[in-house]
Amino acid sequence: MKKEDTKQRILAEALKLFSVNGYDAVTVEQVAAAVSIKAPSIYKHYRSKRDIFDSIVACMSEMDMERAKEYEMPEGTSEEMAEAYQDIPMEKIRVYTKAMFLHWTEEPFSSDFRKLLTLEQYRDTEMARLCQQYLSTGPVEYMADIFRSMSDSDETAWQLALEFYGPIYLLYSVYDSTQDKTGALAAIDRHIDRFSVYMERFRGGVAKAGKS
Amino acid sequence: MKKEDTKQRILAEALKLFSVNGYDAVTVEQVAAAVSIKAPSIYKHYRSKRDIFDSIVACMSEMDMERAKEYEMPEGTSEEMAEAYQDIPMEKIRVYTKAMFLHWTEEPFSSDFRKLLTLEQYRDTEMARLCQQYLSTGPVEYMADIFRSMSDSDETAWQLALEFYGPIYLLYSVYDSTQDKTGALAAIDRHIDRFSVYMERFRGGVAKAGKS
DNA sequence: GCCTCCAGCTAATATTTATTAGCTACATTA
DNA sequence: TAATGTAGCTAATAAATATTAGCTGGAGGC
Repeated sequence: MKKEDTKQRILAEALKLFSVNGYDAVTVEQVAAAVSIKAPSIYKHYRSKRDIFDSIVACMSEMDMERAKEYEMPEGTSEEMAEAYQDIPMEKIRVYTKAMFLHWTEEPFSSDFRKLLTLEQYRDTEMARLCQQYLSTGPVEYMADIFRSMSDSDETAWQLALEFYGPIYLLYSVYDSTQDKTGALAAIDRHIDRFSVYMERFRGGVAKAGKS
Repeated sequence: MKKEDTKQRILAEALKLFSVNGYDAVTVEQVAAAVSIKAPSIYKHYRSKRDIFDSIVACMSEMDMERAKEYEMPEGTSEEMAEAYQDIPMEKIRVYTKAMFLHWTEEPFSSDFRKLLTLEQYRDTEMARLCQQYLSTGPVEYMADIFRSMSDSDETAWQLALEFYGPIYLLYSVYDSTQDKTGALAAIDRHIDRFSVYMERFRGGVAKAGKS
C-alpha cells in the first residue's frame, strides 16, 4: 500500500509540473525530485514518461465518469434532455454552473488537468478533443441542449449557450491570473442574474429574476 | 537582403512550430529543416534558440504598436476614453470587434502568436502578462472603459464588458477546433445584435438594433 | 529467525540536442 | 580581377536526459 501511495504521488506531482511547463519541458528527474526519490525509481511504477502522462489522462476520465453520476443534471442525447428538462429553473443552472467552475479552478487535480489540456491541445488530437469536450464546445452544446426547448431554433439555442457560457469561459482565464475565487464567483452570479432577466424575453418569465 | 529574408523565414517557421508544440518541444533542427537549411546555419542569424523566441516576442510587440495606430479606437487613460467616446455607436464596436477577431485568427503571425501565448502562459510571467493584455483581461478592460460612460458603476461596466467579450473569447477556441471563419463571424454578428438590443435598457436607445 | 519480494539506490548507456569550430563557395566591392 | 565578407555546410563537442542493469536493505509472511 506504500507502493500505491508513491504511484499516486508521482501522478499528482507529474501533473502539477506538466500543467505549468507542458509535457516535454518536464524531466523525469524533476518529477522524481518532487516525490523525493531518484529518477530511476520512477520506472518501478511506470513503464515510461509517456506512461505517466497516459495514466493522468486515464485517471481524469475515470474520475470524470464518477463525478458525472453525482450531478443530477445528466448526460444523454439532446432529445432526452429537451424532453426531461423542459423547464429547468435558472437557479438549478446557477448551482450547476458554479459547481463546474469551482471544480475546474479549485479541485487540485482538475485545475491542473485543465491547464495541461490547454498546453497540449495543439499537439495532440486526443487532448484537443478533451479540451473541447470539457471546456469549450462541450459546455456550449450542453447548455444549447437546455436552451433548445426554450428557443425557436437550434441556432438560437446555440447562440444563447454562447452568450451564457462565454463569460464563464473567460472567467477561467481571469481566475488563472488573479486567483480571486470569490470575485469570479460573484461575477458568475451577476452574469446569471443578468442572463435570467434577459431570458424572460424568450419565454413566459419562468426564470427566477435576480437584481437589476 | 537575402540574409534578412532567411532571418525572417526562420522567425516565421519557428513561430509556426512553437505555436503547435511549445518552445521546449521544438528542436533547432526542426526549425532549420522548415527553412531548408542545416541547424548550425541558424546561428548565423540568431545567437541562440532563446534568441529566436525573444525576437518573435519583440517582433509581435513592434507589429502591435504599429497596428494600434491604424485603428481609430485609441488607447489612452480611462478618463480620456470616457470623455472622447461618450457615445460610440454599436456599429463601430462591431467593426472593431470583428477586425480584432480576424486579426487573431486569420493573420498568420498573430494567429500563431496567440497560440504560443496560450502554450507558454503558465511558465513565463512575461507571456502570462501578454496573454492577459492581448486576449483576456486586456480586451475586457478596454470594453469596460467604453461601457463606463453608459453604466451606473464601474462594476456594472466591467460586468457588461465580460458579457460582451466572453462569447468572443470563447469563439477563439471554437474557431481553433473548427476553422470555420464565416461561422464564427456570423456568431459574432448575432452576438452583437443581441447585445445591442440588451444595451438599450442601459441608455436611451442610441445603439443601432439588429434583428431579434 | 529465515525467505522472498520489491522499492529505492548507484552506475552505466545510448540518444538527443544546443552550440562551436573551421571550411567553402559565392556575391559584393574596390 | 583581387579582396573580402558571409551564409551555408560538415564535423565535433558537451551537456542533458530517458531508460536499463544490477545491487541492497528492509518489510511481511512462513
